Amino acid sequence: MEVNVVPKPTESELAILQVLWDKGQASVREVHEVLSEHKNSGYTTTLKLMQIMHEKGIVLRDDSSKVHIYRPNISKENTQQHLVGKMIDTLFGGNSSQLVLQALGNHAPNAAELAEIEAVIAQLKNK
Amino acid sequence: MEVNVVPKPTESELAILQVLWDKGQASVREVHEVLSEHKNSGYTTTLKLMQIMHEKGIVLRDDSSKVHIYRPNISKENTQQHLVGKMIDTLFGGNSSQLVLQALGNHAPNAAELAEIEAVIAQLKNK
DNA sequence: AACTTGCTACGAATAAAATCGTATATATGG
DNA sequence: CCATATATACGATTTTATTCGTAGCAAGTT
Repeated sequence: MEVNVVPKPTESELAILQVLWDKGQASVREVHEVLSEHKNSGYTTTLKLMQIMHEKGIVLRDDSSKVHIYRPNISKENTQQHLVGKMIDTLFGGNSSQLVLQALGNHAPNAAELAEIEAVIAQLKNK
Repeated sequence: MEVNVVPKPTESELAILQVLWDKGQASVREVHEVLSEHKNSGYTTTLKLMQIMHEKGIVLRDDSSKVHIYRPNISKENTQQHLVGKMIDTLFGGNSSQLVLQALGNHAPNAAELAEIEAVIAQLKNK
């Protein structure tokens, strides 16, 4: 019951969401500008994608002026949770610490990040 | 230079790889049997996918007897690393500890897992 | 030998995602 | 008022992934 309430964003949609989460809100052009740094597809492609996302309800749109302004309609945290959970299932056989070990081994965290992680662990141990 | 040496498995291909990683090697039927528990597509679909994976070099095939035997040609660890790395980039802005926090918050690890994680952290601190 | 069963090969249909071209509207500067 | 720049709308195409039907082959059974 209640699977998939949150529409699963595609790869490209995620890239767009990144920008929107970061900026809070943005026009197609602004989003496209950012994406262009790493990807090269045309402006209308970004436009179309954002229109589709709007249809799906993934983003909200203010079209009261000529330049439409979009903002996310799903939270970053929720989406992360969803996708991480899925990855734990499909790639780590449900074992979340395997994922943690992978991530830690991958990119060593700096002192501040380490402290944060330790804090969470301390908290977990208290329960 | 040297991006994408490892072909990125699709969703379905990952499911198949899971089985192969788990069993070490398997026939199409064996794989299909396992997948059928959670998915219901036909036998020939699994067959076709595995044939495609073979073309792509994702799996190796022993076709010396009637029933072909497949085995993975990319390691679980490598693939995990790849995908986790990508997720860190695209979903956590390159900040791996954010992912760690997500994962930990999601599924609380048990005592043994916790110990493992702490060990890794201790190791990281020593450097 | 004919029949059944279980396999691979492979083209083709379907579905989903991404890309783009073109039409058209609107604001703005000359 | 006209030209230009910049938007959106939207159909169509392309690409990628998934699914399946059907043919054919090999081995064992009757």
